[in-house]
Amino acid sequence: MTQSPTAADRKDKLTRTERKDITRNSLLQAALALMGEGRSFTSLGIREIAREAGMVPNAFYRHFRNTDELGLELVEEVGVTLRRLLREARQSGVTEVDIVRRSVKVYHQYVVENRLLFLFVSSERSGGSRILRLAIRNEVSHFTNEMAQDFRRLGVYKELATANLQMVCSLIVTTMLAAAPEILDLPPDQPMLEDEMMENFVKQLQLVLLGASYWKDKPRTE
Amino acid sequence: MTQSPTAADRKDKLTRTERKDITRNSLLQAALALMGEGRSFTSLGIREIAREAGMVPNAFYRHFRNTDELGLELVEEVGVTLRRLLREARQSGVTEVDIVRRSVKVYHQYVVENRLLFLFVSSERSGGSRILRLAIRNEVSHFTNEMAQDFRRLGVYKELATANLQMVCSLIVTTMLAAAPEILDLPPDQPMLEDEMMENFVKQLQLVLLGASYWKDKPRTE
DNA sequence: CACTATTGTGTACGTTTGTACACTCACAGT
DNA sequence: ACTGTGAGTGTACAAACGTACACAATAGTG
Repeated sequence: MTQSPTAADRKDKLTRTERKDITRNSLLQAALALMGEGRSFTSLGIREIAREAGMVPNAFYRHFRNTDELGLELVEEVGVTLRRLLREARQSGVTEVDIVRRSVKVYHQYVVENRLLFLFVSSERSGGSRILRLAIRNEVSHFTNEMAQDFRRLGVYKELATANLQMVCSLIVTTMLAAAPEILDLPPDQPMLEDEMMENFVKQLQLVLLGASYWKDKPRTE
Repeated sequence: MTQSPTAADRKDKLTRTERKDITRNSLLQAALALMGEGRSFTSLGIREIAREAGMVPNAFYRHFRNTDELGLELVEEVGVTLRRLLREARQSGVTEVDIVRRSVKVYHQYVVENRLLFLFVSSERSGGSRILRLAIRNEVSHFTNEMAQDFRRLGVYKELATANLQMVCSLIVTTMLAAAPEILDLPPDQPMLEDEMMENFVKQLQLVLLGASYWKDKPRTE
């Protein structure tokens, strides 16, 4: 079947699909790089991206039908990665404060290490293309659900009705997403400002959780 | 000096600056209208806006140097109005729950009545133009400060250190801003969904305030 | 080994864009 | 009443855009 040409056999000779993946990735990276220079994704053109990737405009079509399709791939990547990372962070936490600190750390690290990716998501979340907006909202919703599910699994906030647990998680996610642009816009050589900002971020999350722990579902309206 | 031609004298004959203001406004409205059709502000062109406003491309330059300058005017308008409205809402509240309900109502009303304006702000807050992004962030910060100031004036959360009060207000503003896109994307003929969403929104704010009321500043680190 | 499918190139065309320049015309201050 | 200023028009042009089409090179398949 497809097992025949092992990587050892054809050392530097790359297989066709590998080559395709490389150029495909270079297109994705090119788009991100352009956004890093202050451009908005919506304003990027096929020619521009292809040029940045060092290829002729038409080559773009071999990989994506249009720029939106490229954007969807970026959204998917960040969604999958981030969900995995934060689920892991929630796997083995002891106290809830512990989980918050760990999650914040992982999140912060991911954001700074993939700043261009996150810049893209932050920008397109309320940005130009309707398709991308919906895709991101979907990803966020998915993320929120997993968080609520983990809270249930960990047995915290047992007394909260499911709808209200969802409400709390949605607030947490909102807070996380709002923190991202502040993280990204920080001058990179100011560790004190960064610490201060992160401390603020942690405090906000703890405040939400504190509120959640005191929240009493009113059975009156149900 | 300039007092001579009263409005009574020249009934329908508009003065020069009035006419200018009208066309200027038609440009602003044209830009908003285009965004209402799904376009992103960054992708709008001078020609496009002028065409939508029913004028020749070059006339644009009589009012704005470029599209960013037009955007700044929109940002200013929404900032000024929204600050005024919510300060008023906080003027005569009795309990804090009262203030929250009143503020949410005023906010919601403003958002739906100026949907295009708010769509613009939501979209450009993390969007393309750096200049607009900074302007909006500035406006948000101004807004947050006024809220903290009002909380102090009302005498609620006295025990909170100023920095933490700021942190709480920032969280509230974040939550409000995050609610806007959900308000705007709602199908306009679903009053039940709208009520549900608004209730959720109010709950989130109350959760934050609940957390704030239980928050204990730790004197250890200060 | 010959054939085919697919990746990437080159050229080309019709649109749209930002902006420059020279105009017209009406209002405003002298 | 005269004149200058400024809002809006018309024309023009170089640049960039999306995309169509034909072609070149080469990896995978029979």
